[in-house]
Amino acid sequence: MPEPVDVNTCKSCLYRSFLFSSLDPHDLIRVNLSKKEMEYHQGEIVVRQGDPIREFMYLKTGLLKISQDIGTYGNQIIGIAKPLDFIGLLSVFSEDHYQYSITAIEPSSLCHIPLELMKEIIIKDGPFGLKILGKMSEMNEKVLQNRLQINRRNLRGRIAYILLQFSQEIYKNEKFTLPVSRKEIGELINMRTENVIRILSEFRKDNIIEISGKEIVVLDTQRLQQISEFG
Amino acid sequence: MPEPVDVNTCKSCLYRSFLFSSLDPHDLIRVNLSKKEMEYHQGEIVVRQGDPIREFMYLKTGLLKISQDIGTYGNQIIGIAKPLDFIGLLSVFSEDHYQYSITAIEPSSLCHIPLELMKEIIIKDGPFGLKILGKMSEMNEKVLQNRLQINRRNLRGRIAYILLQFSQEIYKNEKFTLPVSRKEIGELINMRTENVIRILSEFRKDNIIEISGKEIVVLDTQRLQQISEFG
DNA sequence: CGCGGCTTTGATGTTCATCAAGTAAAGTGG
DNA sequence: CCACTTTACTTGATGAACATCAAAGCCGCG
Repeated sequence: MPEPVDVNTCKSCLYRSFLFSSLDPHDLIRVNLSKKEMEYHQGEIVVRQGDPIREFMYLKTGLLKISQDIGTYGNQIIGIAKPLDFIGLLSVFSEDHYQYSITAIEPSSLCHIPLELMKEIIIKDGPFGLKILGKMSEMNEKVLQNRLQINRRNLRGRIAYILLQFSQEIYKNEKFTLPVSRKEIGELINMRTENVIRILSEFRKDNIIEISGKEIVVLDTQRLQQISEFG
Repeated sequence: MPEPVDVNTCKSCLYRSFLFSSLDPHDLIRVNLSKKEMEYHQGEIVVRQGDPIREFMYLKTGLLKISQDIGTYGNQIIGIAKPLDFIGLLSVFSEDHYQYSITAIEPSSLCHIPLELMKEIIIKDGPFGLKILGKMSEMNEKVLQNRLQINRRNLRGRIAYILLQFSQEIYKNEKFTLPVSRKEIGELINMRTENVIRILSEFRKDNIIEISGKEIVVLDTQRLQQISEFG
């Protein structure tokens, strides 16, 4: 079960996010009063595909996976969200039920704000609405480009691409622990688990990476970039 | 060259779009005064990837293709936009240069509104901003889902899928004229031109469709749906 | 009328999914 | 805590799906 937390006022919480910076003090207080901050354990489900959307969410710390059940075809992972990624904006303003499931793949802390309050503030505070518009546009763009990037690569390129993403975008370190299984990597970059494993082993044999279970060390970033680019 | 048109006031123009319906009369007049309506011939480029974004655009009639140059790898067609698709919302609020090229693939009429004016109105008119937010969310969702749908199908499934899209979503008729070349279909659904042709011929031989150049008649919609679903 | 791009079909090879089978790791209940 | 079950991981072999290469006809356009 997710655990409610009650440590931060929005002052400090929102200080870190740059989203609410310009908000009218009165509105900030209202957000502060009605927000709920929750901690999720690794593996815990944050929202389930099909649930009604009642809140705007914002990832403070941790890592999430956004996925979609596609019946017989299994599970499609759309992407991985890190703090400041505004994954809560995905279809919040156009649907009334979640099109995606969201799962914590690392211990995560999320801030929940009633959607009605958000809408109210957007209506009242034009510049804030415009800011949300920008963030949303940005995030959607990023997700779409990510999918396009993945799909135009061959399997080796996809593995290289995703390893670079973990190393450079997410953990900012050549050494990191995979937050997902081999199977999930396959679901994320559209390939079979067996081939994920095969190509990872291949990279290991070629001294491009070191692997030990979920521990990865990128030894040759440049080579990875080359494979990501040219296959 | 695109030709400016000067026939409609926003009263009638915007009546058809449901976007501006709630706008303050004063703002409506301002939009009306500064909007430019332009006609594009088939094949004409509306915006070029890399151009600065200065306008919000809205397709009144016709058909557009949204594409992206990906260097050595050729050209990726992201999608096809029809009236009411709000393709103008793609990355308008997060980027200052177009990430995509937009080309008329049928004679098209577009309404151009200065982006600054749009932003100004969004800031002033909260409910309008919220409406834009909803439309944008909706459109992004649609584009993303479309890409995911395409990429999880095999080649036969992709052709079936895109034929159904033309027939049911775009032309609402079993008989239609392809607005794009075989090559472009390949760029749209991620496959080689040769295979586009091969599978179209296959469908013809199986009496699922009739083909004559760019003229297509869907003879067996149900079969197409089945192939789209199960490959 | 000739050039370049689009269309078409066939042949070939590569890439990848699938099947199979075994080991390791991680939960689960007694 | 240990037997048991399940899930994750790994490697190899095979075949299907798809890209690529090649060659020729077609069409539109300068």
